[in-house]
Amino acid sequence: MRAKGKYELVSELARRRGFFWQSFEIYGGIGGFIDLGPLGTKLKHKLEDAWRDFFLKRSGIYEISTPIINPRIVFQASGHLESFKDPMVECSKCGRKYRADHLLEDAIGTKFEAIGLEAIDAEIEGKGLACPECGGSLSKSRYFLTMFETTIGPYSEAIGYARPETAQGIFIDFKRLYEIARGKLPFGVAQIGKALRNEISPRQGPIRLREFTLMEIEFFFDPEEECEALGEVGEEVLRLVPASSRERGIEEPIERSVREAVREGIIINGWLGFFMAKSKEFICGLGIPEERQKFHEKLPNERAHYSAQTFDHEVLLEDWGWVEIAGHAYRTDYDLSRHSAFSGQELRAFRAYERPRIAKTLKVVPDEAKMREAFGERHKAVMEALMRAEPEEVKRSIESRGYFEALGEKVGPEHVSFRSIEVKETGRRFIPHVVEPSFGLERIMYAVLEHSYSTKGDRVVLRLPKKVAPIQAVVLPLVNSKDLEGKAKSLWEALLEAGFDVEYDDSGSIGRRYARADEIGVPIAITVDHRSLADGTVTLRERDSWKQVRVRAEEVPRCLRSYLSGDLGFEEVGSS
RNA sequence: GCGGCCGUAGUCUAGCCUGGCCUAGGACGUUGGCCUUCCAAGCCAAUGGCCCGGGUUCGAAUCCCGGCGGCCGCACCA
Repeated sequence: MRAKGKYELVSELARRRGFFWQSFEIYGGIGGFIDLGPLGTKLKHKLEDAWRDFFLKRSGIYEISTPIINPRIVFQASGHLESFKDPMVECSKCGRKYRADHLLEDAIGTKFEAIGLEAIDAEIEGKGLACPECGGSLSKSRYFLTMFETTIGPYSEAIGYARPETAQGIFIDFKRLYEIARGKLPFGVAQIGKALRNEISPRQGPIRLREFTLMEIEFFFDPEEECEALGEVGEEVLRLVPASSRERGIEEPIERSVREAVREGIIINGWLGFFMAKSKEFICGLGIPEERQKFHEKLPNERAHYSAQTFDHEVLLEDWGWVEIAGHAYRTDYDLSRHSAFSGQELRAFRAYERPRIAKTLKVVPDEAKMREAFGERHKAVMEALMRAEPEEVKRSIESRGYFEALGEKVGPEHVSFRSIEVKETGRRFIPHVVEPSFGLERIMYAVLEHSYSTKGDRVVLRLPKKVAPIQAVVLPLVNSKDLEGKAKSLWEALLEAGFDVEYDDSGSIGRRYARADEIGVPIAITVDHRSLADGTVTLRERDSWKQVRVRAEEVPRCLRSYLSGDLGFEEVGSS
């Protein structure tokens, strides 16, 4: 018989025991969507909590929650409407679909900058391009938009889109969030939530979904300031595949400490390096070894429109090779600048100088009477526009062209004078830069399941890290008798009361129950036997070693807590 | 979206090529019962299936067409 792939084994287990399965099964299923079952949902929550615990708790990064549906303007500003679409053409003969820009690139041999559908069509016609497969004629190009589109409100014309990333919600709220952070920089804002992308052909179960969960941090900082956090993680060694290597055809990772990588300019920003190191540590903590992780830099033409540098944090999966589980992008001030321009809102931070500085600056002094004379009723508006402009620019314009244009009116030298004044500057205003670590939850979940999947003889043991195991312990009476049942059930109640995720199982033989528990990754099984009735002790059995220790029943919550938190090893639990 | 392979209980699978012996067989699981003092033991019983739709035929799990879904390759993954 054909050997089964790891994905097949894992997803078989996932279906059978309720981690995840394909959505809409009774209607034949739809690609790109999965349902999480009871265990999958629990696992998801624990992964989210592990992530919060790791990234947010000690670093003052706080979490918000914003809508999935956003109005059109948001994605105009963010640039997604521009770049989240691809021009497609279809062959009228064989029906094959192609990326129009790719066809053109192949034909002319250089990068083709998309400049609109008409231009593309003209180019295709001009070059006499036909279907590369069958030679049939090509349709007019049209855009395929990877965002889901909808309307907001009934009978509404207002177009809305489902967000393809959670980040925009954070950028939009920047002003308020910066206030709430009491004007401190750097600071980070996190969001965990669904994002949607209308993938052309999703595959690989939980790896490529149309609806998936992102855990993202937008970390705002002053680009002129040294990254002070590198010290903490600076010596962490990363496996990197820099773009400079890739351009020379080298895909082998090099090893550099974060500090070195930043110094050598392989990672162009300290905070980016900081989060990459943290990211590695986080994924290691989920049981995925270092040597199965690497950071793969995107080439400039592969990068998203907003990014100055992107590293994909990849893990090695059995069936699919290296898969991105997190992306680390240096988004610079792109998003805030764009939202500032589109909304007309000031989205800048203020950094006070140590001592106020006296700066000479130019002031525009309008002559109101002359302006009224020249512009009549509009003079007030023209004046306001004039005052909003950069004084230097106004002066330059008037000197070189003889006028400055404000609201379509020509403001000449007769309308204004300039005065050099001294102002006290207490600080500078600037648009913060952003680095964004962005984690794909479902992918991480799958990677964790795959790495946890092990067998012992013909039994499956899911060696899930203790902190994310959906069920932390199971209470078992050794055999089904009234005495044992009573004792076991009261222990179960006590553990539930103490806040553990614990189950009770009295079905089948003891071996079968252990097997059931192993298969869903329950770290500890607690067995109540005849001796429990005599001396009040119970057996703790460790999933990974199958070793057993005896502890007093009333000590179980304490022991369990120490063991699960990693404070005590299993053997120590028994002797404590 | 194209090409190749594929779709049978909760899971895995036999049957399909060569239509009827299929009232679709098995294993595991699950549930109930008996038994059972530590790793899927045993016995009894129950549970449940041919992806969807159309066609060919006296008769379709089996042949044909379409759809949906899966895997692999191409493309795509901003």
